[in-house]
Amino acid sequence: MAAAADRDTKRPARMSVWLDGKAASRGRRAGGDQPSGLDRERITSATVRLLDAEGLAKFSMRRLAAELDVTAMSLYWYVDSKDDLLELASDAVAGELVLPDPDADPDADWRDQLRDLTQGYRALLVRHPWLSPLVGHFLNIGPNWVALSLCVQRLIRRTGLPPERQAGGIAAVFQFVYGFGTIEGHFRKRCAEAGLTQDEYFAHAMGAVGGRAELAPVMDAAREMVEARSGETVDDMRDHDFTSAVDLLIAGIEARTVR
Amino acid sequence: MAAAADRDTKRPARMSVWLDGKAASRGRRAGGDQPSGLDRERITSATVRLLDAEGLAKFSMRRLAAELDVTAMSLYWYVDSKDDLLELASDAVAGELVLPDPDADPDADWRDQLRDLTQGYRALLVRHPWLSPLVGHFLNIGPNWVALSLCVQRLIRRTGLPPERQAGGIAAVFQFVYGFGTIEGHFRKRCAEAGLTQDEYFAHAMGAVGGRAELAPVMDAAREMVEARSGETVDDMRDHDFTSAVDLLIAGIEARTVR
DNA sequence: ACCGATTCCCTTACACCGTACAAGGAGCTT
DNA sequence: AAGCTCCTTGTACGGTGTAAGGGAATCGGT
Repeated sequence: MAAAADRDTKRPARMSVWLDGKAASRGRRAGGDQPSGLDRERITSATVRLLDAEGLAKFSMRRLAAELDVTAMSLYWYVDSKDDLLELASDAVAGELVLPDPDADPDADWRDQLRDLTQGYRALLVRHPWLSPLVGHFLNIGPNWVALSLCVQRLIRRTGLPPERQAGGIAAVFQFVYGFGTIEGHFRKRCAEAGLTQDEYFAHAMGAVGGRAELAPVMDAAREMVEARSGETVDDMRDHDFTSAVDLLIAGIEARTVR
Repeated sequence: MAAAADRDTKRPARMSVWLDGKAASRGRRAGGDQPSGLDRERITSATVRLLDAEGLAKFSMRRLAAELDVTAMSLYWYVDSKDDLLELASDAVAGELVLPDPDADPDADWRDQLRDLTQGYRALLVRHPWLSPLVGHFLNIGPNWVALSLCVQRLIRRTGLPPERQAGGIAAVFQFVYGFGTIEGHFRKRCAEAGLTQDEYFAHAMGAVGGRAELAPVMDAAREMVEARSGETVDDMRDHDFTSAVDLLIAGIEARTVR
């Protein structure tokens, strides 16, 4: 299968674990521990570990259960569905982001904070390539995602962008990072699976493409753009592109700012 | 299930239908028609129709086969795998985009062309919500995707952006549109599935969120941003955000341009 | 007109998925 | 000791993608 783009059966139509999910207090019985040592947090963290290790495609309730020495159905005592579990995992890793507090230090430059935050978000998406399909699919209203979007909101307010442009600014910046991180993470995952470095994989792809005459213009264009950039490795080029894109966004914000 | 983010079994590790796929010439036998009227083009167009109608989640080889009055395995004569088929479908709809020819009319303003192209791309992603997971997952080197990226490349070259910034500019613009269109398309799909208009759904979600005290700041922030914008419907707000984001990107490009 | 090769489609079967359902066992309260 | 609640498990259903092989129709060459 290709893309983790969908999960919907015909059930009631939930919006989010955070709204309709069963109480998180499952587990924690009065007297002592659970027979199996299971626990919502242990489950989500095992989920994250598995997703990191083997990807969204290979993740299954049965596989996770095996990892926890338990049957698949036991998990359903703590979680309503696989989707809910994934939503929990998504919020869990969102908590890895270190958020600046834009209002704490009035002298801090929003430019620096924006650069840090976008780099952090990008790194997050790359570190957990399974994340971006989920971000695209859920409402992202878990505590950590909420914290992030509040932070982003405060940050953008400090740019001086007029209020009616702020939402557009947020979209421009963070949808960009989302798209960029998605592609980058996916590419890196592909390389890892093929057992190649990024540069090897890139060379391999170029070779394969080179075999097709009709793709020649693409090759030319690609070569051209590669030469225009300073770096030599794929990583260098990507870093260059990312920072120059963010730089461009910052320039755009400044240009649309009331002074 | 949630996201169509993945399909990888343990097979040889293909890169793309366009590189290793079986010859497209399957079908078209010399003397007359196929016994079942099957044909690679008929299959892909049926795939697109089904994906549009029921989404990536519900799409399956068996379902498609039923639509074509054929068994599932028959399809595998024309296509190596479900993934290959999806890649074909992806390129098929990419062909719906009308591309400007930036070099044809030297007087045309690149700003207008960029606005048109981004709107077209956005509309494409919204019209086919199943597309974006696929775009994230494949190499997108089918003829139509290639045509698009060549066009984008020529377009960006006309902005006056210095060469080493062009890749970043492309990324900033098109990853943004990708992210934006992904979210928008997904949201609209959700609404349609729930049988609600976007505004009803939005109101419903706000109501549900309002039930949780810890989410109050989000509500406030959301209200605030809603009020800052002119439009009243969700659609209006989104259009406003999109155009203002593109406007911001254009401003950024201009600011980083050599004159 | 015959024959082997090619092309096309179908049947069967496998391993896997998410999860509904109901029965069971352990521990606490009474 | 009985009963209750919490937790775990076994079994089963209806789906998935697709490997393997069978059989029919049609082709090219004779």
